Amino acid sequence: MESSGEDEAAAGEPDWLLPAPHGRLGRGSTGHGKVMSSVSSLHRVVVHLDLDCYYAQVEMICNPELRGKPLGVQQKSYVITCNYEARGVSVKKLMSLKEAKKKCPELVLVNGEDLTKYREMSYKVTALLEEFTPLVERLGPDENFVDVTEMVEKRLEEWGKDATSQISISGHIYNNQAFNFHDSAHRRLAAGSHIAAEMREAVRTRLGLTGCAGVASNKLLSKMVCGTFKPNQQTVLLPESQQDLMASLDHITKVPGIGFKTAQRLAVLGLFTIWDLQRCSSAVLERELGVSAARHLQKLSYGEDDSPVTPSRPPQSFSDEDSFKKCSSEAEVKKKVGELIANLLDRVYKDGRKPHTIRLSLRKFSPTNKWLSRESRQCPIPSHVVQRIGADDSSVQTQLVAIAMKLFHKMINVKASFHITLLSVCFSNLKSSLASTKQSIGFYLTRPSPSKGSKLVQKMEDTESVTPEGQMGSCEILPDDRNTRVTQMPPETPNLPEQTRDLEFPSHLLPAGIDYDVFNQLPREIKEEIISSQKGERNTAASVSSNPSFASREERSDKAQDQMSHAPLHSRSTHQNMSSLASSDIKSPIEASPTAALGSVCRCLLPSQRPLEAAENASASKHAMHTAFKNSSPSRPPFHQACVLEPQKQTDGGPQKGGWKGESKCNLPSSVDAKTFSELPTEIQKELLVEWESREPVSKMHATTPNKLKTKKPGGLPSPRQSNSLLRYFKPT
DNA sequence: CTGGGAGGAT
DNA sequence: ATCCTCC
Repeated sequence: MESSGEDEAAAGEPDWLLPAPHGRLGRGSTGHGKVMSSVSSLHRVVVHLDLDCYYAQVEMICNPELRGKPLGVQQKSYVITCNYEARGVSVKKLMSLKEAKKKCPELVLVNGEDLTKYREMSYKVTALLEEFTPLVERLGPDENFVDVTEMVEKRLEEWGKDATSQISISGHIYNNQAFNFHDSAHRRLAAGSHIAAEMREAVRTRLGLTGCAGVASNKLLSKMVCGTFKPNQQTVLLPESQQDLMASLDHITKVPGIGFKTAQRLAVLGLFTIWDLQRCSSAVLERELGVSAARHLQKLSYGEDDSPVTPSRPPQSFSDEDSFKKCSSEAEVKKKVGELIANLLDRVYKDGRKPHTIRLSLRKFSPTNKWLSRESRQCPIPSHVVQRIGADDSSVQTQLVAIAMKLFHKMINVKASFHITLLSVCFSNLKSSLASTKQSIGFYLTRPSPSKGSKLVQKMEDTESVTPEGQMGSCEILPDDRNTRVTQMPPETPNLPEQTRDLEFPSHLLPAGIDYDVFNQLPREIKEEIISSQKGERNTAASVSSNPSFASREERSDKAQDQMSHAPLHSRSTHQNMSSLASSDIKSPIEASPTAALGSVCRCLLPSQRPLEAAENASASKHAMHTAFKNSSPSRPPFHQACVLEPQKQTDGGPQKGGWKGESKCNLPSSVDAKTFSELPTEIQKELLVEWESREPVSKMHATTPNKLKTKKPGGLPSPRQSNSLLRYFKPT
């Protein structure tokens, strides 16, 4: 099963060097048992299914009165998704509650913080698809991949007897490309399209859910083509249009598997578009990202993805969390932790397996860093406690809370005052209680709804919850009013402990005169900043010569702008990080000014987006902005601490200039609009601040500029036209 | 004050 | 054991 990449591996390149790429796409086989489809990766047919506005649909099923009305699903103060009635009046996913109400005063809201219903229905969908073939991989609650290659083979045999000319494609064809039934690849995809249609139909009639499907030759492409026609439609990608699909993306982050962090690192190399990535010399890429990741990314850029559809297993952990404005007493913590654990015990109980590890995570409040830095501690659950889980023993709850509180004390000194904004408990290391069984019997017996298992493994009552019909009724699984919340780490910089991590920045990218060893001791963040600043000045030098695409990179149309706007669960990082530069005035990266690098980075972070959309995303992106300036590294001047931006409550039509206040003095040049600045991605803000600071040698900041990098002397005077503030600390006198 | 979960790296 | 990245 480890051999899936073999037939495609370039000659002479050792396969074992291949990446363990991030994320679920392109991940190598994890080899847990299943023999992959016998058909080699050469001619696969993969279907990606993506349910329409999933949470809203589930709500409408559970409460049919909601049908036909504009409906929003709310979590905290956000509308995380909404039905199409609401979208009709431009309510958007991830819109703030306030804004949504403004757009649509009649918007009906339901609370979507308890995910139980969604989780259960989600597993029913997966189970239904598994009736077609076991090769179903879950990608989030509302998305599944299905490898239908073998089904296609059978289907083609059946078809073979009859007139091949009868074959046609079900649903749309990407690019409206002509179907050629003499082409075997076309025929296979056509068969796949019919299977996809049947799957969607089954999901609709039996579960009442609609969704989109994408049919293509691998996971990457099937996912990417899936959303071309929405809602409740499907699209086939024929091989001849693959490159068009890739080229239609305006930014690399639109490629599933390339997230914010990866994009950031690619930006360092001046890579922003698919085209950039395709054209980048692999040597350069490999030096920056390592061989394996580099090769993987470059494959992705061409739409290649040989990762198998790996059948999903039962969940490997259960977690529950709650976020709040403030929690500062131990008693309060204990109470909240108790609730979380009670909820988890319930879920774990229904699953049948028993957790052997418990983890407590929390988020400390910090004005500048509200969303950052979760901390966590975990420990084994003592076996005598494990055994009692599932027995009707209320002492288990108590004991687990006690353990959790110990973990809590490892992170928080309760003698001092504290302020946390999130608590999370996770049960993991799940093992079947039946010694002989590896996997959870309970799970498989109750496959359609793992959290609705048999109380004792033998009970059969639930096993037919798969059955068609009667499903709608099964929504009496009403929310049990318990809080289930989680917050994801905002896309931001790594934590401090990581700071010595060596990212192998290519030495050739370093400015002359910098001690490479010293450089390597810097936190990655700083390295990236140095490199990207550096890029501004010589981007056009080295990069251009090695990569002609630099100068000619042109704006992409956003013809497929809606293509990848998927469920809220997946658009978060894009929205948070990429949005709202509508009014900013970013210069060309080619410009020979110190801000050139910033220009490039901004381009990277600014997908072609319509102004309206950008504006609508602004509030979401503000989350990301709050995280600015956190993690000032020890080697960093105290500039950041002195410059904390705090957004003000935005009144309607809020103030332009006065919208932001500096908690202390913030050196925004007068030419800079504070609001626009505030809407920039945090990395850019940081870079800009450093930039501006460096141009102000008189600033008091410099007086306190530390010289913590013991190795080198503090460069004398900053060079007059110095674009990268940090650089000067390295320059030899 | 959006919630959850998988998996890799270290 | 803890952090990071992705969806």
